[in-house]
Amino acid sequence: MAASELQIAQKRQGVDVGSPCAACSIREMSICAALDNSELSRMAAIARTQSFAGRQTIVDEGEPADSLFNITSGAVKLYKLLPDGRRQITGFLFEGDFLGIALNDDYAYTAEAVNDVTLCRFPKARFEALLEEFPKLEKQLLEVASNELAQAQDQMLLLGRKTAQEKVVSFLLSLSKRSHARGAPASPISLPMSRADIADYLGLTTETVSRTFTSLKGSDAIRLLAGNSVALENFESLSELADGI
Amino acid sequence: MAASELQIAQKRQGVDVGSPCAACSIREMSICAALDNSELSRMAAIARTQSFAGRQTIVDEGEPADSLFNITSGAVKLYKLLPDGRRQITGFLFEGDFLGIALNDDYAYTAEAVNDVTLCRFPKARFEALLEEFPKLEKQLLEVASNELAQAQDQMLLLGRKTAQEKVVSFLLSLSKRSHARGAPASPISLPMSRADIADYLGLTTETVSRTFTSLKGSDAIRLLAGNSVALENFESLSELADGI
DNA sequence: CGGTGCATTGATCAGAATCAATGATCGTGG
DNA sequence: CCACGATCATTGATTCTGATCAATGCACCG
Repeated sequence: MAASELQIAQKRQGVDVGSPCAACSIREMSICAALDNSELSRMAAIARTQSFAGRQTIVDEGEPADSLFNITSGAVKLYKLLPDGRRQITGFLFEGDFLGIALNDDYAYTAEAVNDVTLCRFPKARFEALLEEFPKLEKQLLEVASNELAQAQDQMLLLGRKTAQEKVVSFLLSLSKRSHARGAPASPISLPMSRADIADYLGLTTETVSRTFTSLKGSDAIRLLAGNSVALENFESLSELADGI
Repeated sequence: MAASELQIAQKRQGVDVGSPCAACSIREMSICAALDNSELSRMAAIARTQSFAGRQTIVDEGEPADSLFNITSGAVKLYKLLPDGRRQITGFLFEGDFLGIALNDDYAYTAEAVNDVTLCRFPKARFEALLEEFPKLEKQLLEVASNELAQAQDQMLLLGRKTAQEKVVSFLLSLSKRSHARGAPASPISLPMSRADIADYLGLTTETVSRTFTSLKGSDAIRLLAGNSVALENFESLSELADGI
């Protein structure tokens, strides 16, 4: 294998960094929370920890779905493409989030690391065997799927019926909520993704996202901080902005 | 209870028409396909058949989710509202489709009959008890949830990145595909829903939907038939139109 | 210090929304 | 049986939000 091919293979596969599961920092906020210690060790046995640098592809739309993942740190974007390159980001994943619910034969989307990512990879076949063994896990997965569906419906409402400002504010509030749920502050929140990513998530252009940030800044609804952070100033009024009240 | 109140209650609840399950025409294309005869009779024991006239509400967004449903005939629309009345239809259900995957505490959307609908109602608690008993059923449900998620992601791509024409054509093709999967012809297909419903599903206005139909008719891509039917003329070229090729 | 990539700002354009009117279909009651 | 009203679909004229095209600003890194 030539050096460049090796590089490409590494880029695709990420770097294997072992398989510890005992001291996992996100255990309690992931699907693993459903498992007791002995069950967890069974999970650990099939898991493999990997890390990806920003912009590396984790899975490709259309490829056979042979693995499932738990994000342990960093941010991941999921997207679908149209033939001419138009892109729709269908979701962002952060630590504790599960990737690969859509257990269809092929991945329905591409998953790409936004920044440096570590994750836990489970081979699909062995994961499904564990599902048979641990009904609790299957129940948990159904719960996750159910939540993702509800989230997807919210996103449809956003994409189909909200204005640019409502979209951006809704996005910030949802990130804030998820940040809070992970034990991080609800404000300020970090925005590891680019303006282009935000645009492709909200069905806008980068220019419109940027202008909307500027306008929100002007009305003191948010403050842009160093290090891609945003402070949300008043949750109540932001919530009203998000729904067009 | 006053007469009007009774009417309202009936409007909400639909008409109870018994609970047969043996001769169910959609058994093979619903979640019930996962069950053998004895299991099916357990399902039948908790099921209750109801019928709804068009425009009747089946479940209300925000209400406690105490039932799950299988549509046995007719069409149902699911939608979410913004405070000012903007509406996003998140999906249409037809015979064989399952309603209520989002097993969260409250319904995430309103479900309303498009035309006359009959369905099978399962009380949530008893349904969940059956899930414990029949892992096959839970597996099937996870499968359905997985498919719905994939569909939701396609819809996000549509809402966020497709043009009006691409949206309408994608919609027609997806109805055609589902019609075919139910054993009905792929063309012509029936459109039981109004232009306003289609618009609220595609993130457009009724006017734009109507103009797009007219334009597609003009380019001989479709034909509008009597009885709210549409003939799709050339699947290959329509598929290209749907993705902007 | 210069270059590269990303964000912001500005000017103009276009696709779909909005506003408005007409047409078709259907159910109802005279 | 037909006329009427109601509802929905279509068509037209105009507006507007967000896209596109274009330039500048900013930060990070070699």
